[in-house]
Amino acid sequence: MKEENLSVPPGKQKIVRAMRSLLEERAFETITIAEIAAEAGVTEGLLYKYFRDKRDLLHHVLKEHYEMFITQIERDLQGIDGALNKLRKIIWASIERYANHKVFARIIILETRNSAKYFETEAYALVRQFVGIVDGAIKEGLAAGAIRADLPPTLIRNTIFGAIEHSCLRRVIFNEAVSTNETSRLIADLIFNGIASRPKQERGKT
Amino acid sequence: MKEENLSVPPGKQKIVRAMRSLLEERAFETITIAEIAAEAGVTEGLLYKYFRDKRDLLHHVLKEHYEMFITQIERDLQGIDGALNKLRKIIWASIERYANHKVFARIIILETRNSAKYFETEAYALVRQFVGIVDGAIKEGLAAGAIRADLPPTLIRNTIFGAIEHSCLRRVIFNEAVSTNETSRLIADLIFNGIASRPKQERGKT
DNA sequence: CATGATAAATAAATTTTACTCACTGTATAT
DNA sequence: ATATACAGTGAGTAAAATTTATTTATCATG
Repeated sequence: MKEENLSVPPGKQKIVRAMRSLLEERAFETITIAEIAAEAGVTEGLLYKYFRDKRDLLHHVLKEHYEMFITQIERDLQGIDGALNKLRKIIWASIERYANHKVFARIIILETRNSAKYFETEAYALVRQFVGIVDGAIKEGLAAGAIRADLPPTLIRNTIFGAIEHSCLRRVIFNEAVSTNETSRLIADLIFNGIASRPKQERGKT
Repeated sequence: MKEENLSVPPGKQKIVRAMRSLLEERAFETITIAEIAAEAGVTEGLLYKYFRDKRDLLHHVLKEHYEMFITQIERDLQGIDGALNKLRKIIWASIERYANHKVFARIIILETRNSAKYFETEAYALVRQFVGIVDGAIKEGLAAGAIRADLPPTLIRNTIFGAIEHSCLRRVIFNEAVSTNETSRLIADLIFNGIASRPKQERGKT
């Protein structure tokens, strides 16, 4: 099923799998090197053969997740027409990832941004790439007149990401379920149309 | 200036002040007990007289900040009429806090939610209280018809907080400035009216 | 105003954790 | 055969967090 097998030593794979497995249940901070090694069935020293430190391993796990995420989302956006429809799909795909991959959600939402090193990792470079895709959709919407021109694109992006992440917070922390379809539909609706009441005929579908 | 002086031992005060000061510059994880003690001019052991552990100290710092924040916001909301106007003020006051109190912003946005213990602290109880205030304003808006009734209040709240926190992320991480007035105006505008273009006469001020 | 009780603070010991390093086995290519 | 490169080990170290025993200061009361 996985293709990353080639030339990746079994010990390294076991370590990464162990880390993923432990992050499923607990916070990064509470996971010790000794535990990771034990779970992987490997000695502690080996971890430092493949990773600079514990955080580097965390970043590696995130990177692997993010590669799959980006691959998926690029495919997801194929054939979708219209900036708002693209944004809708981006929202849906993001929530779908968080809903079905707790470890991914935990790392992104809770465990990375408090470390300065994160911003120099390959994982963060992938995040920037994704941000570029989103910003592209927003700019397209501005150019086409589908999006109001009096709001900064960065603010729009922040609101989208903020809404998504906050909506998945309890999923990560308290293991609550998230309905991908319903949540993404509602977030798109809110961000596209706002929360203020207005005459019904004015709240269009685009 | 401060009134919390009474019966609070000087050592404890010094420890809390030291922690606040260190959090101004660096991430929680990188701050050691030895540093805190040195900065406070106190021995390491004393910290454990007043706090269960390093995180407990962090939660205490947050609690003190949050008490001030809640006091302030309750005052800020006095005399404001209309749910959307209240929400606007809540957005403004939140950003104002983050913009002017980096330590507060750092703790809330980056350093708490990754620890299970946080959700049993007094600080978190205060957060719940604040959430109650916000939810009250949203419900008021629903009852009065100022807010669309087809969006879950929790989603509205998540979007507001998400937008605020993401807009302050770079302020915390990269020390960038945040314009309170402009940012809060834009966030309120986006959330109240949405990002989709629509005929101008329909985008009301309420 | 001495004194016992209580709280504040210390100093050093202990434990836990992350991380290092010198080494062993093994497979492969020369 | 043997050198080389790589996967993996395991014992060790240093630094960090936390505990404990002890001393110092505070202060109300007989």
